[in-house]
Amino acid sequence: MKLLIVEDEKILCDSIVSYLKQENYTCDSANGYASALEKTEQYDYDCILLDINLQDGNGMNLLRELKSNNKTDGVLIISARNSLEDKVAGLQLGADDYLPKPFHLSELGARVSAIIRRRNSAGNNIIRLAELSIDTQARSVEVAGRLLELTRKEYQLLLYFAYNKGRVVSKNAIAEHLWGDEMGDAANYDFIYTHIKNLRRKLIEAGCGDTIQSVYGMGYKFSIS
Amino acid sequence: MKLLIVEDEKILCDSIVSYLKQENYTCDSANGYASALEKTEQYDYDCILLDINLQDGNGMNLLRELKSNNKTDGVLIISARNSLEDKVAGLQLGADDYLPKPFHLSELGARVSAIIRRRNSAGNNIIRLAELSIDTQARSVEVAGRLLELTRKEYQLLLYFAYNKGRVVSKNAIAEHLWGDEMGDAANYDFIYTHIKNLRRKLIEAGCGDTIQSVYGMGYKFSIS
DNA sequence: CTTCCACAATGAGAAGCTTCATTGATGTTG
DNA sequence: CAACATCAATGAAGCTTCTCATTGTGGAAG
Repeated sequence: MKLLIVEDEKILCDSIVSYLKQENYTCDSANGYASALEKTEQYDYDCILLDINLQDGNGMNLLRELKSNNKTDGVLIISARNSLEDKVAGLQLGADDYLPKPFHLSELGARVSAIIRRRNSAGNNIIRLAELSIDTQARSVEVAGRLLELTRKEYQLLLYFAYNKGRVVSKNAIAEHLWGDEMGDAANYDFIYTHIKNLRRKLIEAGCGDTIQSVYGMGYKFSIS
Repeated sequence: MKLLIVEDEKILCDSIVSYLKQENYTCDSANGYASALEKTEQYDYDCILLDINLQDGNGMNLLRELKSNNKTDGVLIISARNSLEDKVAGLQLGADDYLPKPFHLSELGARVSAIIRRRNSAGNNIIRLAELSIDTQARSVEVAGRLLELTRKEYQLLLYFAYNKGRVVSKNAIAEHLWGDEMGDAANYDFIYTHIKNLRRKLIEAGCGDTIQSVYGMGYKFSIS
């Protein structure tokens, strides 16, 4: 999942990017009209987070540009609470949602995932990766047609890896995704090592081979052929 | 937390109400302008869910009425995707958020709780109920100044009870709140009995007395003096 | 009042999750 | 290339959560 964050307040931009990276998205950022336009011409994004009140005043133009070019990217407008007209105009131009400042990062994440979900509502609930198939309705996993029994955490972990196939995910990203805010503040997620170990063992026993690679200092990468 | 659902499609209205009740809200519903107006004059709501496209065409009038009367209720507009103008006008009239149809009930729930959170952002994180006090930051619980050690599930359960003090909550509502969609579909939540038992024991040992009452066929009610 | 049934409570034990101490691996510094 | 620091893997142990079988309880029906 690839996102573009268009926001000229650098501090805010960085904190959004770092949060969304944790949440497993791939993020590009742009600090104004010109660089944003360039990015959108170069890549397709699953969702663009657009601060409508850019310094250069061109946030709205960017949105107009995007929509008139038949871009399929989703758009989430971020707007200061007092700029009602811009917000409204943005929706009329075809943005998918808006989020008033100030907001919690977790809320931002929820909106982004809602936009993406709504756009992919062709909703397939079986994920197939080579001989591995995950039925997200039945919460069951099969390897080459044979049922693989996983505990809840193992299942969640595998699902997260599946969504992020081929991408390196950090230990923290995994932890935030599997435990959310259930844990106290003493966030020591070393027990992930144990879950990784167990999942690896089961996958290897099932004949998947070495699918979870460690990336020293970075996290883990799941890949399967 | 008290909500008003204004929606004239009976089936949709019922499913929203039943979902939100599960989510621990107290819900009133109204199927048109007149009954909604009456309700809002009678009660204060934490959030009003308003379908702007009512049969009688008065959804917008209702919103205007509310806002001009200095009502402090939050408003979430529910609108069909194609009625852009109404949606936009609604926001201009001071609604807090909108949600396009069709939507997932879980998303509706998220928006409602976001509105309520934003409005209560005076955010107090210590809940005091008689000699019991719950620090939601530190995730710690004290009874008459003495620390009470609870496991994660016990803590979550107590917190849920605390939010719903004096109200009967069903076993299913508890389950949905503590486990969300983590569980498979085979939703047999009998193990809640065990958690109830353990929490009861700890509360009694700590000197809180008999705070969790069973309500036969309904669920449980938490009360503390 | 007795019988019956569904709901609730309980204890014991299994399964799962987290902690801990130890060992091993990887990259960095001098 | 040693020595070191950091990160990762592992097995075992302890705690938490869940399951299961059994018992108890409240309400409805006869």
